Amino acid sequence: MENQKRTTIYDIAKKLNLNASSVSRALSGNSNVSETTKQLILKTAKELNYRQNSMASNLRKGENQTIGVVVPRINQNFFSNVIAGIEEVTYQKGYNLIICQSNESYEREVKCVDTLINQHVSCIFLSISADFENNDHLKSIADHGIKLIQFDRVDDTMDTYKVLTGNEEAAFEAVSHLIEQGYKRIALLEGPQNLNIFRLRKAGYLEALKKHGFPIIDELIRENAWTRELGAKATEDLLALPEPPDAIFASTSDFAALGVLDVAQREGIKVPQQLGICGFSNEAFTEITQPSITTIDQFSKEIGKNVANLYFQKMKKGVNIDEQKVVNIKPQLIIRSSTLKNG
Amino acid sequence: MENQKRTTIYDIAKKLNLNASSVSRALSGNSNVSETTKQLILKTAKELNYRQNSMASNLRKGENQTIGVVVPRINQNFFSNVIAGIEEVTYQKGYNLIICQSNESYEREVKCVDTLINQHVSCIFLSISADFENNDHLKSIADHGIKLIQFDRVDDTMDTYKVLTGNEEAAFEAVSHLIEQGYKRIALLEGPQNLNIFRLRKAGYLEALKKHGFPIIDELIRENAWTRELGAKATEDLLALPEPPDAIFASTSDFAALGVLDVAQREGIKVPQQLGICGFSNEAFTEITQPSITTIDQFSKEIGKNVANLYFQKMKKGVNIDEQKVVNIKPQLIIRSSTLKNG
DNA sequence: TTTACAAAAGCAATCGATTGCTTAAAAATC
DNA sequence: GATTTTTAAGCAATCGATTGCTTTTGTAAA
Repeated sequence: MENQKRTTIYDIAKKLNLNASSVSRALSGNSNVSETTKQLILKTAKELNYRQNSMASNLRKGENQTIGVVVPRINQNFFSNVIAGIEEVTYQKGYNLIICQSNESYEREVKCVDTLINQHVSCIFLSISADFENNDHLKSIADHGIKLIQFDRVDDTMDTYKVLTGNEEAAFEAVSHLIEQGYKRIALLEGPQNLNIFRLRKAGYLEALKKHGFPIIDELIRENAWTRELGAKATEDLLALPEPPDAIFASTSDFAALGVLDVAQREGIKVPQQLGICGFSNEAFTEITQPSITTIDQFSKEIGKNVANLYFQKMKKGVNIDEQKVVNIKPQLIIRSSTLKNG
Repeated sequence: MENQKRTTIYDIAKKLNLNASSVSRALSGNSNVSETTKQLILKTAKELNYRQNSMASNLRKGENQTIGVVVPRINQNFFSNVIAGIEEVTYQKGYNLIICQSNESYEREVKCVDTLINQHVSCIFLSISADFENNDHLKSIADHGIKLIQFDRVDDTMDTYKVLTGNEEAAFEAVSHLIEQGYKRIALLEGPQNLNIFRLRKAGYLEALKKHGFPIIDELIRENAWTRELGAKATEDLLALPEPPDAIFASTSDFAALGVLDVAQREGIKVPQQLGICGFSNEAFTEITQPSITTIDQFSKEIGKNVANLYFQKMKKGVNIDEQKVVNIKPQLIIRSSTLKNG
């Protein structure tokens, strides 16, 4: 049962004393086949348990109904939601998804892209890894006639379709909210600056301070604090300052914000009265903590759907010219207890 | 730049005045090619930006270094971790992953399997959907010479390789722990009984009660409570009983346990003093809630790795006979505040 | 120098489906 | 009834890489 050969259109043809081309036409719903033989072929195909060999079909047709996705980590909430969104659309279109994770490693990202090129995928949806070095691999995608859509973490210097969230605006809004609540010394936990998203979030932070006439205090800006542990560590340092902050915007992630909360609770600092906390991403747990954490929802699943739709509705049809190449998914500030100093 | 044809081995052959077969042999590291021409071919391949066409290669070789994965939902913590584990192993082996989600729909599950069969994948890793109806589609996988490994949610009646967590033992352990803590009336939130995992968890619950001489009280067993909302609803009903439970084992998920906690807090019931709560899955948030929730860690990423390793180390090599076909990943009870009545 | 043998390269079929083109058969028109 | 048109089916090349087999070339042994 294991090693039997799969039935091909030739098997069907032979059984019915027909030519393979007629079988192919019948199965693909093509015309040029009489209704009776068509039904006969369909019936026989079912009997013989026929399944089309996509490899042969794709090879001949020169197209591959497959899309490659490269993300830093599959099992990170944001990305798994994006993928779910992508899948929802591609499934409908009868496309397959090949998923790769770069594990935040540039080297692996390059290898993933290589594999996808070999696979002849129609398009690659990609979000760059944290130790992004250069875009040679991205350029080579186009060289092989494969389309590319970048999302979330993108290389700005490349002129590709992109799906983004308004990182800068969101950060601006979050910090403005903190200021409105009366916080005076607002610290920033920032991520690797080679990633556009973190650069933009920092820009939003600086802008908000500027707009409200707040000074920029370098010692309140902490680098690479994007896990719970690193967020906690940074918070300890910040709170040990002669003039500690009275609010912390963990622009890197909600996990960092959670680290902030950990330290605050450990040191008996009242949130939001003595310390305001704002995260980023609207992870499920932010709603559950005591106090619940103010954060920014990025509509990750929506991002995925948009990426996929961009491919099917625009790129695939070749509507390239005059097109807006960047889609922005507007994020939303979710205000919760951790920043409600004024109640 | 977009529509140029990709270079093939024929292009390389033509440029070097060689035959395509030599090029093929050189590129695959085959012997029967002199070292000099081999180097020449490799150099030219690089110059012409050659990439192997996997479709053609796979078609000819009759094998496809691709594995299909079908899960109910990609963006569910447990499954995204399993996938991450799978990917870690398959990536190393140079295999690709095609990922599909059934969205808990039997119909979609069937379609996913169909697609993967058409794609000629080498193996399918599958966890069945909640409204599983029958295993015709699973049987047809073998009919097409494709291997199958079931994990977590499996169809017991099929003799396939399986990777499981000790659901029954875990549930038994959890309920025993509740009993040891002095809880007397332990309720169960159970999931759809057409899924093996929920049947087993219920069995573990019943066993533990039996072993400790506790009566089985039907009104304490609630069906289909596997979301936060449904968990909350069930809890309201349970607490409204003349003799309400003093502990609830949310065997379905931590989300259900969270629903229980919601209601307890709303109604001013003290956890763990008046009500013990135990969840299932060790979702990140269970550690964060106040009080933190006792739960069961399933080592989901480990499950993924085991599934993939099972394929590469056993199935692929055809070590079928005398082999243990079931791998059990032992889960671990994580005891936290929500059940520590005795401190 | 001739023969024997190994190494290197070429030839051609193959994997399975698709498709432009040709031929055969059936239906419609005059 | 003859001719044109439509419809149905067959033929054969093609997609790109692989591989068993044959031929050619090069080298070693006789």
